[in-house]
Amino acid sequence: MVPKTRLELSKLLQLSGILRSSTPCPLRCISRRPLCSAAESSGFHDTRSWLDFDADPNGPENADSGDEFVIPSLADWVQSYPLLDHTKALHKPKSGKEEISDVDRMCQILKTHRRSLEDVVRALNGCGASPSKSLLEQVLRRFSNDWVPAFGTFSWAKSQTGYVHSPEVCDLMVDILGKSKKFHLMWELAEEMSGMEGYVSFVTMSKIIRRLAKAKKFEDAIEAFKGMNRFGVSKDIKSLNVLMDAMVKGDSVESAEEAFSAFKDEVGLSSESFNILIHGFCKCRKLDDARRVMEEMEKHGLRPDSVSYTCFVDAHCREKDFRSAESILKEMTQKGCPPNVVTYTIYMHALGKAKQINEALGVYEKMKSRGCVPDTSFYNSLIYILSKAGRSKDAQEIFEDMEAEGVDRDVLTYNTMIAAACERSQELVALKLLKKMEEESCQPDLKTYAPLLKMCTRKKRMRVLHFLLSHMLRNNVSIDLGTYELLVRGLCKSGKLDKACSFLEEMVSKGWTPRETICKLLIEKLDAAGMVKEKEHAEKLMSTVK
DNA sequence: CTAGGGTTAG
Repeated sequence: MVPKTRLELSKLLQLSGILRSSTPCPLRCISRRPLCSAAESSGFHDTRSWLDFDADPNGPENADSGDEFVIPSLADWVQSYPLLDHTKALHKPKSGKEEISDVDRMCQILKTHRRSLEDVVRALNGCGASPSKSLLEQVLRRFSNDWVPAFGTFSWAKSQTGYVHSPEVCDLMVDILGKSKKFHLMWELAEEMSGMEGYVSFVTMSKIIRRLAKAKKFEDAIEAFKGMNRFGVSKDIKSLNVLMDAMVKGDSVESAEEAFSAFKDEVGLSSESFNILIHGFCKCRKLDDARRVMEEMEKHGLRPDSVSYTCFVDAHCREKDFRSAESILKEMTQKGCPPNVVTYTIYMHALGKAKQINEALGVYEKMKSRGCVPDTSFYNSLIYILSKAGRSKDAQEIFEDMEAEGVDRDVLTYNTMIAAACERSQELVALKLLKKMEEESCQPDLKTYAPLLKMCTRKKRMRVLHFLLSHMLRNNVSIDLGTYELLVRGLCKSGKLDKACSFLEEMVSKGWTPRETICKLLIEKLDAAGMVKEKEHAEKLMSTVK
């Protein structure tokens, strides 16, 4: 009996018995009482965690060496799962009446016809699918790290009668081309869009500017800004701030300041622009420049605000200079712009990272006593530092509390919890969180899966690994270079050399170039294992991409 | 994604 496509994860967990754990540990509600004294209270170092799974005497630690699951029913279930050989097509047409969606069918085609744009278009022309906005959005998201199939699909759809791309799909395509540094194609598309009323928007231009700045093409980013009017988008203070912010994020606050000087008379002044520069200078530890900008800000009659000061708090925290950070906090209160939730998050997170967990929790108490309300990001930080401090039980309680406090959990909340569970090799805890994400319609991203995949390679859970890869595909999360490297490295270390080889093959076929260290590792391992043929094959493969 | 915060590797 093969489970239906949508419910795999919940089935997996049901069968594993994890959902039957109906007697949770009594929760000490962390947010309703002081935490500083909590460190010594009982239960923290109890390795039996909050799920029955870890209390299982046949826990994962005992099954470290094999490819088997701890819980038989789980193993049975995964065995019955239509396993995906990642080197083959995703959904092989099965006998019977299984419906295969257009998206899946197209992705299957795209996996084998990816050599050139013409190849993609030709293959899609023969597949009989008809394009729609949601189809395009899904395919583009799945191949957002893979511009040939993405752009090929985009071009194919454009040529189909009765279909016209929406502005949103065009923006998505612009962004993918920019991410892949295909700037020539990106501009061509932008030109094409400008011929259609309402297609090039502020969003489009922002994406273009951000991608150029990220690739350190600052001159081109400025040209894009200058040319905005031609595309029918107004060149105003908001867009100048986008340009400056993009440059700061591309590690050139100097370019941002130049742009500011060049265009400020044209678009006017705002405290946002000054704060972007203060932020930029603080990030690269040029505090004197940051102070200079702050003075200029005041000269122009704009008062530094919480954002301005928070940049300085962040700078001191990065240096682990907590006394200076503290004195900025005091100054903020004196100047009438008291620290807010962002300021506290930065300060608490830095203390926690510096292993000063009690001081960090003190910040939490202080913030609450001042009536500042924690938000999602704040709780995410708190969960992160508690986990890093080995207080997973407290982290779990905060996670639970968020709901009660009416604060939404986001993808980072889950990513943090999942990463922590994976670090402790709590496989089912991690999978349960993934399922909860699904239930709450929280869309996973690459960073959700990375720790899970890494854990699978470490624990040699090949079936779970394949399960996760298909889960990623279904959630339109496309594998990037880093993830492939993680897989190859992890599998090498666990001696799963054949699998490591096939992932190498796959990444090369997708146009990624594995780093030298990864190649060396794999070759060495193959050599040591006496896998001569495979070694030669891998060497040949690598020589083709260098 | 539209000023400041949170995920990080062997």
